[in-house]
Amino acid sequence: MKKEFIPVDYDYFDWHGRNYAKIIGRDEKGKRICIVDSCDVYFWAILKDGLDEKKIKKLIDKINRIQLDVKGRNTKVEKTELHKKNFLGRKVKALKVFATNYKDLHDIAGNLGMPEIEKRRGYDLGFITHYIIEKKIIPLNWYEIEGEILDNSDEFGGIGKNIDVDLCMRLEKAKKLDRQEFTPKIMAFDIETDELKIGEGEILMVSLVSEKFRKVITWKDSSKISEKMDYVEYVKNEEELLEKFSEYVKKVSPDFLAGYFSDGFDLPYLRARADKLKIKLNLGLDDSQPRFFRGITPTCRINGIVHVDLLKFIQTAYSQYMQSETLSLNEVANEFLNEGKKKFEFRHSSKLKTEDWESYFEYNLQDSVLTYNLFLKFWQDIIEFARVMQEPVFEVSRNGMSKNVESFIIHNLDRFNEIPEKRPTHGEIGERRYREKYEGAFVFQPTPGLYEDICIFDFTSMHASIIVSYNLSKATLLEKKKKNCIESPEFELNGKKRKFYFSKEKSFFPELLGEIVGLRKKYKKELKEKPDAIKKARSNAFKLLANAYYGYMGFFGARYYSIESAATTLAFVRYYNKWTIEKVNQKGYNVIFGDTDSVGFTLNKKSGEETKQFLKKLNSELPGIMELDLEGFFKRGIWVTKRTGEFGAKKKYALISEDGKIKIRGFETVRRDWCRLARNVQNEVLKMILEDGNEKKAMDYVKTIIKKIKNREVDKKQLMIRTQLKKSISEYKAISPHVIAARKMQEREIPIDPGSLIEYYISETNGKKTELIREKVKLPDEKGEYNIKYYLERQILPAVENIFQVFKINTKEIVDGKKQTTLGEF
DNA sequence: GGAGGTGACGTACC
DNA sequence: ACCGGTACGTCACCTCC
Repeated sequence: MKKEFIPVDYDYFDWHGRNYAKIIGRDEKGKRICIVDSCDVYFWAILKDGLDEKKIKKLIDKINRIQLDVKGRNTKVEKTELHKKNFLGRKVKALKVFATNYKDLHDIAGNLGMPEIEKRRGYDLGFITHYIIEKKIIPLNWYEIEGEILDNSDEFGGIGKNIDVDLCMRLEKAKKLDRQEFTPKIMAFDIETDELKIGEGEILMVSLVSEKFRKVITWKDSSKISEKMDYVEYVKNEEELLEKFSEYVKKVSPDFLAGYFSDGFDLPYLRARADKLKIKLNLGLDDSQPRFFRGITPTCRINGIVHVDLLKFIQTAYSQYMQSETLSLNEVANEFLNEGKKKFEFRHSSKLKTEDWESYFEYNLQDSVLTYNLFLKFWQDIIEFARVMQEPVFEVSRNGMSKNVESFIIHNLDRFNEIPEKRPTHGEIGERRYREKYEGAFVFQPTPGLYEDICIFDFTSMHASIIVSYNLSKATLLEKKKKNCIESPEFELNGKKRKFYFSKEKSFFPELLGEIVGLRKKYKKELKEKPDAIKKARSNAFKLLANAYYGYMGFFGARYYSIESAATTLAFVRYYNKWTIEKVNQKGYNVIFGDTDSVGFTLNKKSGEETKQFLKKLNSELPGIMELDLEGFFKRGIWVTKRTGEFGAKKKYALISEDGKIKIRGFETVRRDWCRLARNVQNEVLKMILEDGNEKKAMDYVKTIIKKIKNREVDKKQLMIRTQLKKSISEYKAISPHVIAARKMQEREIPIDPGSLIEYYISETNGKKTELIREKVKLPDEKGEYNIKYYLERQILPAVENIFQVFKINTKEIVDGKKQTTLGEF
């Protein structure tokens, strides 16, 4: 029987001692299908150089006789084959050692301590990863499949009978098809409770949203509720709420069940309440309950349905490109959907009136609507990640970018006949973490001032293009200088002058990155020519992958960790940044700015066309795939002094492009730990100065603000300072204002933990003479007058002082009411 | 008891 | 444990005189 099949969710089970993959997906008509499949299970034993055939044969015989009794499982080596393989830049002979169960590989490898064997590899990938590598049943790709129907079979413990799918099949043949179109069924959910601690309060309501489905299930009595709210469904009690929840999930039967922070809150809460009330939360297609895995952050898996915690994916894939200052659902939804959460003032449920309940239901529904709509924005990206990394959606949506880079590499090794490197041991991780830091990028020391007609060049994917162009990796690093090899610039590492050498021979690690960079370019071009969601997702996935590759090499948990390669990459980054600065200056421009991969300079009357030609010439001198790009032309830009010292501040500037767009970096305007007022005032000042170079107008504006502050006309909301709590309160050695605010919150039993944003303002003192700012801290709703002196001298002035200093205006004197010092008076 | 340096801390840039 | 080095700025705290 032939079928078309797209795999979505991956799991595995043991049956008669063997491992089987259990993959849930859809067929071409949208019916749910479960396939069961197995694969060869093996690892590699890399042999020492120079063993003769006889010795190898003897060794194979010895290995083939290995029998173990581990954890009650009788296991043995099934067979052993000799192969020629590659391993980290060497050609090696390796034994492929087959076993029955993947879990036994580690133990068998542990018994191969023979002197002929140099290394054992490939037993630590996890069965599903191993299976996907072996059988190439890659997530979210279409296959034509054939096999035996198991619907009424007792085979594999009666899996066909016990799982709620339209068809269950033992896979015999699969052929990859050349299409990827797939529109998943999506459901979003959200719960509301009285207590935030997991399981300690009751679940008051739960909302569920799907394409044509929206529901709020509640057991809280409020019969007078308006009839318009037809999506509210009443049940008897919390028990029934939990049952109804499972029932509706089953009824809609989504491919993806999406929540926001649902790994850490909603699902553990549901499970905890279900346990307490002795209700089975049988969400799985096989009626199983959600399973929890306690890592650094807990994760929750539902059998057959992919539970996606959107917060996690947004965090790894998007946060660095986002404007939002927190990753709260409200802010993220506002940024991507132009729509926020409903307003609702939380009180204990016992104190709510009918109208309150109505808005509570609305609020609860809206959270699921937002989560659902966000998922619609991101699902193309998520499944593209799964296709590119070749790992299931559950994993790629939660993994950090380093883990994703590694998945990509691991799944592409067989094309290079390369044996996978092992994960670092605990000891190795420890060593790597405490190693000395290596020198980072170069940052140009700017001269403060207002500049006109500026151009900025930057390198495209600089780190990645260096790794590719100079063939840097753990596998290509040479122990010593060789003829015709790559030499790094000389640089300092652990206090010693060092230079590293790399082979020019092609190797999987830089080659794969080269492919990523190439594909990224191709998809970006295709996207520009004819935009669509898949191309956009693809282009984005490859961009993120390329950018994370360098970080991966220096990440202590990486299989292909190479501090030498990472440090060399940085040495080249410094070299080419300085190289560009020199070339630009030599050409008659004036470099005013430079950071890592970018250089900014004044045109000095040269034309844009001439500058573009010059860029072309520079590019012809760059090696490999390195490329310098034109970031843009800017009408004006401002650089200021540091607050301490007379030098120009690095990483702090503001630019206005030719079409009037303002770009602000590093200034208080873009820092969330400054009050709104200070940020807005600085932003306005920068705008006025950049738009028409008129600092007088800006000064007048600041004066009106100062007056407002002095007259207490400023809304306190504008003066709140927000700082993140990075660890638990007791761990702080220095008691700063935000720690005091956090303590106050704790006293009021407002839940706070590491990661919480603490909000407070600085108030006037109650007559007594206090010195420390922390003694004037008040929570937003605490009564009090704002501290005029603090907001003038510690917020507004510091934000604008340095800007006016560029025009030789002393702001402090103006605030104090002294006469303005102008340039003319000097 | 005020000046000034330093460490802890948070956040941004790339 | 889930990129990491460079950099700025505030506030508390210490030392020094």
